[in-house]
Amino acid sequence: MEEMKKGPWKAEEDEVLINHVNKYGPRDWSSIRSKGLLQRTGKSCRLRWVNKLRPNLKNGVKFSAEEERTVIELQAQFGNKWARIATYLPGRTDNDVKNFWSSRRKRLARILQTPTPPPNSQKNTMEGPALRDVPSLEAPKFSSSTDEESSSKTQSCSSPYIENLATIRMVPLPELLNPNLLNFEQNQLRVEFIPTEKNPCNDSQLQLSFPNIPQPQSELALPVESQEFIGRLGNSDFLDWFGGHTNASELGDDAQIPIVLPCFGQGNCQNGEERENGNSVTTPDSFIDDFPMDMFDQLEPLPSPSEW
DNA sequence: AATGCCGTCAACCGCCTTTAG
DNA sequence: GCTAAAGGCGGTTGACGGCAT
Repeated sequence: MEEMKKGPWKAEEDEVLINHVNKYGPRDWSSIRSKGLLQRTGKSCRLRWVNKLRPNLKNGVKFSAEEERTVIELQAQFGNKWARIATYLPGRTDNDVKNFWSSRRKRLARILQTPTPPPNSQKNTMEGPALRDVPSLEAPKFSSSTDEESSSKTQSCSSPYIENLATIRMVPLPELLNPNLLNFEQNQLRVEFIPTEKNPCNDSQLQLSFPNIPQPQSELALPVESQEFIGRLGNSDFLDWFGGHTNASELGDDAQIPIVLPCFGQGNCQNGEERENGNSVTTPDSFIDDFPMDMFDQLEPLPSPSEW
């Protein structure tokens, strides 16, 4: 019995496979082996063709914002039916969609990792009035040390930018971290950090802009949690999370919510690359990407995606 | 420069469905 | 209708490269 070849495909093998498809069409995969053309299983041949050799594939091209949104909406609608979702994305395979989705899930899972905090390790250098009122959310720690290490290392804020972002935890983060919400396009939810001239540290303001809150095209387009989140953007209770001084009725298109940010820790709020033109603009996705990996260590974990 | 971590992607595995005899 | 082979699909793994330390 001959050994089946596994692992990466060589150019010569691809050529044989392409010749076979040109001759017989994308079928009879098993005959490739039975004819002695390749020492690959029929399944392996098919997979290679479908995922890499088929014409018009967008190999090596990142998902566009539009494609991302499509995947998210269709995943909410169909679940993990990657092959079905891929039919809506020309040039994309089910494997592409699957990998894209699992990457996102991994990243989210890492952000939401919640190691059990060791006793007395909660000395909170970020503590401020805003943080105290947040039920079930504990102040983050900003060192990169592990739990074991944290007892012997001083917790510090290496980035003043991050220090000020601490208050962003007032946002109901679990909802913001729902991957279905991480993908608002850049002009749909904007977080701006605006140090004031008088005192760039203590009087810094965070402005949240909602230029165009997206409305799901159907009830199925977004999971209930996402719809609730969007709906809550116009709710005064929700706005109270951001400082309690904003009237929901003031929210229109392109509404901005100023928030006074206490400057926690001892960092200098003026340095940092984000200070171009005095402003820092980011989007939810990149915004979260900029956080240190353990920033959300103390957050309650989200339900698994299957429970959304 | 070495090492470790993380994200991405290609490919395999196992299960389910479809098809042909 | 039954059975085996083939095809399809989703989950998972491992290699690899980039980046931070």
